[in-house]
Amino acid sequence: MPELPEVETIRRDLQKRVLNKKIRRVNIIDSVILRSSPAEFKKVLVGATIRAVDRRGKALLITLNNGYVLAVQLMMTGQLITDNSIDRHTRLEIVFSDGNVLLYKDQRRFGQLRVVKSLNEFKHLQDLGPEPLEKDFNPVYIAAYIKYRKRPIKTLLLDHTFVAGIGNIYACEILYRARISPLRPACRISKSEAAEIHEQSRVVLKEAIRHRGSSMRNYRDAAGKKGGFKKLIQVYAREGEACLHCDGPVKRIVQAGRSTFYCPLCQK
DNA sequence: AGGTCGACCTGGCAGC
DNA sequence: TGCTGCCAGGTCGACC
Repeated sequence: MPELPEVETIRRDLQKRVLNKKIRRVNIIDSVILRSSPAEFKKVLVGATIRAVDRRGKALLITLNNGYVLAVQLMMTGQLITDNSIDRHTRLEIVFSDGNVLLYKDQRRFGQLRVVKSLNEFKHLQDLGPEPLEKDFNPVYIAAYIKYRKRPIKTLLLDHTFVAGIGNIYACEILYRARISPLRPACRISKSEAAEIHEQSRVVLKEAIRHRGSSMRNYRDAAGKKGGFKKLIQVYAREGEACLHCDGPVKRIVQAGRSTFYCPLCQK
């Protein structure tokens, strides 16, 4: 489900809604989503106060006053909703001492929640590359990384060891706006094109955050509302429709088992 | 080191 | 109406 802009939107919402709240009760409805034992999970959360809500890549990191961190990966269909709209997809209910509620919903149950004493225990984080909107993701880094790599640039953008947080929608959008074919071997991308990938990554992700994320299918912000970026998507899921630049048909191909949408005429 | 694939799951939708 | 097959925003591990 959510990529960086969606997770960042949820993070900002949660910061407004649950910061400094004390957890009174935890109701584990479906323990499949837990990567800590239910007993430890409850023991760590109940009585703790939320001190910070951070994000790394697509992972939410909720720091507690007891030193533990609640790490949440929403995967494809996870949602964190700050109301009490419990339904059949609700897997976890957190009740605060002021009576407010935070729900974890997940249609497909791919999401993962864990409590860790140190972020080193969360291996996923150790493997992550730079944040795409931070300084260490820059044209020099990109050019050096891709220099000897033959894999298609699209699959590289999806590789979180190269850059964190970019998923299938935004990888397609970035390459479309940079006018670079998703099939191009990374090592055949020039320095100026690497700079363009960097620039368009910033443009697309910032724009998406400004519009509170995309609304494909299941994405909801913490208030349960859809994002507004969908109408700004230029190429994703537009197979057969006219390219906004040349009017030619948008093509769908499969790379590494994932759909890629692009314009074969505009993207070289 | 790259790559592909299947697994993890549920549900919406198109086509017959 | 109901069946089948395909598709879906992520990540990991097995395998070549």
